[in-house]
Amino acid sequence: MGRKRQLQKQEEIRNEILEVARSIIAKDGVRGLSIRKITNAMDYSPAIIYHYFKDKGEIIETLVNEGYGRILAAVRSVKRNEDEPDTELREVFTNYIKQALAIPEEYKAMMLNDEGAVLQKTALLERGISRRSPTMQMLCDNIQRGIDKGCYPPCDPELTAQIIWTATFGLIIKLIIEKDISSEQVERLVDRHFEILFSGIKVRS
Amino acid sequence: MGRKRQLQKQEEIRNEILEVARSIIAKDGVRGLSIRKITNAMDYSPAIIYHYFKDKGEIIETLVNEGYGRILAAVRSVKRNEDEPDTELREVFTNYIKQALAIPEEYKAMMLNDEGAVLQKTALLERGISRRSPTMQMLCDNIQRGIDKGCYPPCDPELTAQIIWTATFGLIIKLIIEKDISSEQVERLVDRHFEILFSGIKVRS
DNA sequence: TTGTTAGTTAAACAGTGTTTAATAATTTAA
DNA sequence: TTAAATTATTAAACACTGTTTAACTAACAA
Repeated sequence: MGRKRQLQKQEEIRNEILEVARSIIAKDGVRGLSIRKITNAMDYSPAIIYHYFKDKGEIIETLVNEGYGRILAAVRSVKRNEDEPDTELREVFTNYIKQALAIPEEYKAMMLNDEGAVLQKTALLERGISRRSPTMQMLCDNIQRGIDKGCYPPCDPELTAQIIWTATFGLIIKLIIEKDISSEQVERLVDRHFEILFSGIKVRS
Repeated sequence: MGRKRQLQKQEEIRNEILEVARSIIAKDGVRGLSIRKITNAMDYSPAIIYHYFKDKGEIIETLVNEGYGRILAAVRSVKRNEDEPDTELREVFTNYIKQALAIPEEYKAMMLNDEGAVLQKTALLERGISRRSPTMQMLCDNIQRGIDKGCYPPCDPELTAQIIWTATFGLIIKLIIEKDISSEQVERLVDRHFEILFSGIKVRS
């Protein structure tokens, strides 16, 4: 077996670990993930993990970053709407919610430090503490365009973006935690959520 | 030692356990709470816990219920304002935020099932699954009064209450998790939060 | 004093993440 | 092909977790 084959095999096992971890998280949540659950499912010894990952946290971190990527891709897939930045903004958040609800356990881990407060901090530090996240940057740009186009009255775009974001975040977490909500009720909640928020930012105070 | 003294002594130890647990949670969060941490601080053996509580979950549940009580008291302390139900509503949420930020770790545990998804469900089941919580009942009544007084256009009070609540919940969790925010920034966020939400629900669509 | 009860604990069990040292497998070098 | 070196894998242990069992001690009542 040559060098390349070897590295490929390594990658395969690493990916298998991640795949098994993903399925466990989907079933039992991030809290339900354990090294031994992973290795039992793979017919390996627990110690094998530490050949492919620094520790359990690195596995979770990898999946969390995957989640960030998915959500970023979802919001970036919204095509620019020069004439109606407010419509665009709503589409961005609609996609955001949709994607978050598609990976509920990962989303919780991403946002709530579900396994230790380390993750988010290190992630932030790596990107430079107080720099805006790509998603937040998008939102701010969009809101600024909305102001320029006269969709909203003048305001601090970052402050407004943060409020819409935290509000939407709250709704999503509620929808995830309260599992037994009908899809009709979800739609009602999301609609009213946007109705209130978008009316709110359009009011001239 | 008489019977009453004996029961009193029992209560004292129970309360000491809770007190120690509270201080550990304040420092290390609900996740950082462990039976052995409690009993070491009290110079007892770990097994003692199970004479005063069914299990660790019951300790957390007790503190979580305490948190519910505090928050309910805080929102109930707002005096009824017949003429301006919207001002009253804002005061209710202001108090809610203030109290939640006073017990951040407990609030997280209350809302996010920080230690197993059991807590919230059993708590809900005990009160009858789909009955409104006391706080939610307050909000709905208030909003209905606001509609009657002409503060807001007609709407589903429960739906609107849920949206304001989830939005505020999202803001609070963000404020708790991102520990290093100045109090000025907190104030700015809370102000803009209410500005958007209250403008939003007053808009006639 | 005896018997009963309540309070308390040592020890163990099953589970967690992780490390160490030894072993098995495989690739490289001679 | 054989020997050396590297890599992959694991068994076993450590230090934690929550919890249970059986034993023990202390205090009370008869």
